[in-house]
Amino acid sequence: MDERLLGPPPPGGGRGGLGLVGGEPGGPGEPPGGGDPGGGNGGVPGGRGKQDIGDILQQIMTITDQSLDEAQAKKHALNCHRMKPALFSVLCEIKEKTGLSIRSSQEEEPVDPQLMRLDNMLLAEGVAGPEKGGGSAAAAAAAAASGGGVSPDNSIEHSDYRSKLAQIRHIYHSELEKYEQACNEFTTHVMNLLREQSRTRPVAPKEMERMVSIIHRKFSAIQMQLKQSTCEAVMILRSRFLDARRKRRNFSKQATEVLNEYFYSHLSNPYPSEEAKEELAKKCGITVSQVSNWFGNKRIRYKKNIGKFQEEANIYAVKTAVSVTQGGHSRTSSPTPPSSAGSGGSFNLSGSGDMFLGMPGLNGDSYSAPQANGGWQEAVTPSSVTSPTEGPGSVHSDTSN
DNA sequence: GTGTATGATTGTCG
DNA sequence: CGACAATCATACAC
Repeated sequence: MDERLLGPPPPGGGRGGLGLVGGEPGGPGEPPGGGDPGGGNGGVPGGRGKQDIGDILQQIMTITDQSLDEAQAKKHALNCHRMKPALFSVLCEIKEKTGLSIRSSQEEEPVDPQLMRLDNMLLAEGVAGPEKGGGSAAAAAAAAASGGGVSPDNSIEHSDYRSKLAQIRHIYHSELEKYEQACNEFTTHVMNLLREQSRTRPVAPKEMERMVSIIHRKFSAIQMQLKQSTCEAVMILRSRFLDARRKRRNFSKQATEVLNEYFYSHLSNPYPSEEAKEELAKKCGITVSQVSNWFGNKRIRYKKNIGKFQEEANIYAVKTAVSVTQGGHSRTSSPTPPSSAGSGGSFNLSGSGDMFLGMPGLNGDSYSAPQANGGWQEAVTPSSVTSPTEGPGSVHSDTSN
């Protein structure tokens, strides 16, 4: 028991002192065999001792109601009181009895899974942990995850994102530091308090440890709140800055041009192969999945309203014709195209033409959607679109780029 | 402010 | 897994 106690051991030895009161007849809560067996008639006459203890207890009970100076004086008086060792022993005794319950109520502090999740997320987002370019890695990862953004213009958004993230990071760290400092200060304060109190009452080291761990737990609960709100902030930031759906940008005119050229020149089978998609993606400065999206949207919207796209189809058909013509072939049809974007000229893809209606096996140009293909041809009969003929040239010719 | 265009997402199907 | 169809959410033109 004694090793649990801190502070000055009662002069004269714990047990010796205890004997003074332990022998009090009818003393409630006396531990079986705890007191000095022969202490019943100790040196102090029963009545006098009783009153002394009563006085001391009374003083202790009222000490919190008094002013600081008054209390200080009382405390000093108590410390010097001749009965103090005895009182201390009694307290030790009581403490030992209640110690068990204290011991059982503490311990085991499993790592909170939620806290771990928060920590991991903050780490992944580049908010916690070592600075890695203000979380640019996270931004890039997020951008990649959202399937978007090779386009040059979102680098601006990313820098904006990064600066906002850095802001969050900064706030997070400064708050964290504040909490830690407050925690340390508070812990020190409580420890001092306990040390001070250990002069008048038994305070076990374990008890102090327990107090410290309680304080830490409380503060870590606060920290968890901070982490949680930081996570929320990051999520909001992310959804605002990196959700491609929110920040939709139309493709550049040239990119649309390229895609349309391919689409209309393969109108009978507008299903670019994987290689073709990559090629188109490269040409347009977009991702392959964006190319897929574009073709998906285009096919559906074309099929839904062919009439509306007729003009566009003609334009691109002519464009393709022109580009083929430049290659040496001559072909006349429909009104002259705006030709504003002669870009097609340098673009091999455009030369492929749409001639493999019904003979898919012949060229390398994919037949990637067998299920949709039949439906596509039945539903879509490009009436006025004049395919500029020629060559199963197709996409693959350009893969060297 | 409104209507349309358009890129992206979601759910379903084969 | 790719295509389709419906839908969402934003960009853009008026």
